[in-house]
Amino acid sequence: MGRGKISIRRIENPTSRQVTFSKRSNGLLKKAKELAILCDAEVGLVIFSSTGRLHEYASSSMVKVTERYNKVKEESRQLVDPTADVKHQPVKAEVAGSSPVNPDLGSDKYATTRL
Amino acid sequence: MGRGKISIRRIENPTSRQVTFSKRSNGLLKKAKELAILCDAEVGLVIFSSTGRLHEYASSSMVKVTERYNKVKEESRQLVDPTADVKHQPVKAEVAGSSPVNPDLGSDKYATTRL
DNA sequence: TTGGCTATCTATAAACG
DNA sequence: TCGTTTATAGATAGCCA
Repeated sequence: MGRGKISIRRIENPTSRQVTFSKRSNGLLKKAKELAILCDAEVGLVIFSSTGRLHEYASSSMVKVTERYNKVKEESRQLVDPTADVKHQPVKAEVAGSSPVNPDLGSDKYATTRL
Repeated sequence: MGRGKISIRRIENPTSRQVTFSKRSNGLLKKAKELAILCDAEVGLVIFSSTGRLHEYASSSMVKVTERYNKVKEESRQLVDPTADVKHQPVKAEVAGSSPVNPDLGSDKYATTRL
């Protein structure tokens, strides 16, 4: 999205990398907020720049997101073969009561195969 | 970015919300990966859909990101007035050795005022 | 640097099949 | 009820003040 196309590989020039980080970091934070609002999702985003600076966003709070994350991970581990490790695939996460508000959630309308 | 402009507010129609979630969620994950690669940043992203599904991305691992996050948060709490609570502002985070590789990091080239 | 300013490239809202 | 296909809105790479 700019004057020229770029390939996704580490930007070697430190100055350019810093500038790009600043721009994209803000863009990512903005998109995270939009997703949370538009889709009523709980989102947690943590970014450390290569210089060590921290940027963050959490629709609720980072602590809540982390706790919910850990809870879901724990549960999913019990559902699959204990010897198999959980990877990047989206996993089921119907943690009753852990999300503040969830209108029209009971109906399982768009249920695809869970797990 | 579509046929029509939309305002950032909760999408009431469950089906539309689900569709938008799917698209934007993927977009956000992709952007998170790009930022991590392009800018050599450490990124952690957790998304729970309104139906409770978990999507995630971590450039290193979610555990590492969380640990680093907590460490930085702890440190920043000691630097500011203990009675003041840390909010959303980016904070300093020069945690030596917590990131696997960080070439040309020692030089404090783009250091703006830290904290 | 440190931010703005477009020209372009992407993401995606609606429309289709 | 979907996955695909466009037409646009939005993000941003390269510049320049």
